[in-house]
Amino acid sequence: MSAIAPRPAAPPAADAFALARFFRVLADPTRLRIITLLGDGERTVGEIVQAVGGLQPRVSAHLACLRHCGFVETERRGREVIYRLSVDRLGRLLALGANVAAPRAEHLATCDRIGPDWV
Amino acid sequence: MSAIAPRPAAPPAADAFALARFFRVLADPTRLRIITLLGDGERTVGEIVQAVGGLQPRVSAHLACLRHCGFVETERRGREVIYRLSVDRLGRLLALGANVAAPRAEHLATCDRIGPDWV
DNA sequence: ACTACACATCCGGTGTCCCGGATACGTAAG
DNA sequence: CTTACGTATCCGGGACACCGGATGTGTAGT
Repeated sequence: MSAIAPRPAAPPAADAFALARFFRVLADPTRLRIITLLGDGERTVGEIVQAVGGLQPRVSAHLACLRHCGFVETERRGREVIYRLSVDRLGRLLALGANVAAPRAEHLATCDRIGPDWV
Repeated sequence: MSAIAPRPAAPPAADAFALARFFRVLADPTRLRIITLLGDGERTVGEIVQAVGGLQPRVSAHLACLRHCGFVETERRGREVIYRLSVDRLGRLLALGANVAAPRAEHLATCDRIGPDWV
């Protein structure tokens, strides 16, 4: 078997799809705020709902999404459920992303459309 | 001026929105492949089209999106246009993302739906 | 057993984004 | 000036994901 290809000049399609899915999970303000909040320590659902300021069912659905994708893990404690980050590198990734996005934050915030046909 | 806030426990809404936009740009397989390809060196539009394998107008629109968001920069050379990355940290970010997403790649690839209501 | 609380799931509606195809712009060659 | 080539923009169409509101599940108190 050949070793790892030294120059991935040909972009792999399947890997790009999975990685796009990964970034898609991060491409939501509510989920980003949840991740940032959990980066500060574990919280209950009620605290998360109060922190992000949305409706409880919607926040719960976002939490289920994050849990399903393996970003967070849960622990039932009485009648409350504790959420905590299951990936420590996530904080590093968000910080790096914020650092890279910082010079373009103003432009990105005013950009209503993202896709190829935003004009 | 006060120093940087030590603990951003309260998640900022506007910043989360901009950062979500930033990750949204990365949440597309075609754009990811373009960025990966450009990470290997500058290319013309024709080469990018041939590498990612899509139709030319669509690839060109994705390139315009990346250019509009400040990820890449262009240089006209004769009747060809050269695209190159304008952010060097982007490669580092993609590598870190791929590293974090690697253990969940199989799961993310089979996950058709991303959002809160994927069930 | 019944009420109260915390959390999760289901439902219809709507906006945004991606796509394929056709067309317009700009530059170089004949 | 006309042709050929490379690149960018325009036009519906369709799918995915976010939302608000209502309902279901499970646990702790009385």
